[in-house]
Amino acid sequence: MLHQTQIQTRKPLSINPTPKQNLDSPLEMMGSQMRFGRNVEIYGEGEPAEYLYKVVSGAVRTYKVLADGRRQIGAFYLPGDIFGLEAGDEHAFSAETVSDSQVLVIKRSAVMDLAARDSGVAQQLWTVTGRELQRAQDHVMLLIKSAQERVAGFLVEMAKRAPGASTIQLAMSRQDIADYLGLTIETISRTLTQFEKSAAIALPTSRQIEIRNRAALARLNS
Amino acid sequence: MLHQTQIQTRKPLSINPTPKQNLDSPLEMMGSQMRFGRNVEIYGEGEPAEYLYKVVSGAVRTYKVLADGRRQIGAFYLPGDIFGLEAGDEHAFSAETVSDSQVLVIKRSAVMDLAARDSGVAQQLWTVTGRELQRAQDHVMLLIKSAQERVAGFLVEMAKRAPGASTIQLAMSRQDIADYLGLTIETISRTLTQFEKSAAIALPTSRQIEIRNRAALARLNS
DNA sequence: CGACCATTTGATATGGATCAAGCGATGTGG
DNA sequence: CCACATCGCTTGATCCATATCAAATGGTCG
Repeated sequence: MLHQTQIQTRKPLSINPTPKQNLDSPLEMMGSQMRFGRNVEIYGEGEPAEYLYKVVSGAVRTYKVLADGRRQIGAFYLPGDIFGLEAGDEHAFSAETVSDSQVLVIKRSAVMDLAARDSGVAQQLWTVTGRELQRAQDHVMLLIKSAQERVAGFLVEMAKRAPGASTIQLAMSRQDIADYLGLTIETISRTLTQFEKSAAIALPTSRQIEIRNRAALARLNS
Repeated sequence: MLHQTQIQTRKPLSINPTPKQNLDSPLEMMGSQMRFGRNVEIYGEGEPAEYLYKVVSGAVRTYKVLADGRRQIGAFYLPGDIFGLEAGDEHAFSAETVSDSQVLVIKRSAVMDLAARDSGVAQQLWTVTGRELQRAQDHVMLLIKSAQERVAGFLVEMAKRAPGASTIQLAMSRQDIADYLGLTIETISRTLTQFEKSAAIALPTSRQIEIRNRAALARLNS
């Protein structure tokens, strides 16, 4: 289920001169860059974690599907983010692109070998997993809140991760957001229009969200 | 609306230099054992993570309290479990005992020094964080489910962690379970009696739960 | 232009929260 | 040793946030 999948070459990439996670330098050297189309699987849950990945452009989601078909999205990964790094040797989630994406693919065994010799690299691996843990813990804290609070929390999170821009560009659909927040698309939509009516945000298009009153959103983020 | 969680200052009942314990790691050698009473804080959220801990006996919960007083329990730690190990240098949650407990307290700096020299130790640290990550991810998967599924999932989890015994001994109150599952005590109680009526479990006492029909519970765990 | 898909909006249903009361076990002071 | 208070838990009645079902709108691409 690996990367035989990449499709067309689309726009010439302007490589994001991504601010680093120190793991960068060694990793950049060990990986090769691949291009994936939209909604393309990168790996599946339970597969051996032979590679780890870094988003260069686009966006990636990880998810699980329950027996009855409900899908839970574990995280969204944006340019600069590392995903697919497992402490065990199987992928805990499936991963697929949200939009056309370029991804740096790095052989896990190479990184592990390096880490065994270089305690600095080992510590960086640990740090990446630690960040992932924090993300999951924050996710737990989101999921116990009301719909308003979840959506507000999501917006604040996305705003934080998007570089300075006052308008958030959403790579993902309402369904993706719903599956991340444990809500339905209808609730996402209604909550956003409610925020718009209360002037906390503006919605130039359905995928662009301008934060007008961050304090109001943060206040919901109790 | 909340549990009036009594905040107490740390009051270790005794401190002993650690004599014994298994080959689990050199960690056992570096710690000292402490005894805590019930509902006693071990560390607070945001405090520098100077120590990490291993439960010897009893039970520990980690949690956060939101601005409005809602408490979310991040995890329960039972004998053998390590907690308080952070990849960063602050505790992300607060920790307190659920019941009288003995805890092995290990100086973080000592472990870190060792890890810097011994890649095996470094990998163990990483593995512990990886397990914690998995636990948090499982928690996320629980929180999107129905009340029945959450309670069933909790019971199955506790059954798995408790050594062989057919009857689960719960260290924690209904309020603790509720705050772990993002439900109310009333819902926990009602759901348990419902399971009892449907013969999936028996409730000899409120803190003892016998699993009668694991398949029925697992089925809910869709 | 027309078909398709994502999103919004509306009407109704429902699972779990909330409010409230009762009950059993445990502990305390008289 | 009992009477009473307290605490944790259960049970009942009602309410409300969000899901569900349904339809309209809008945007994109052939």
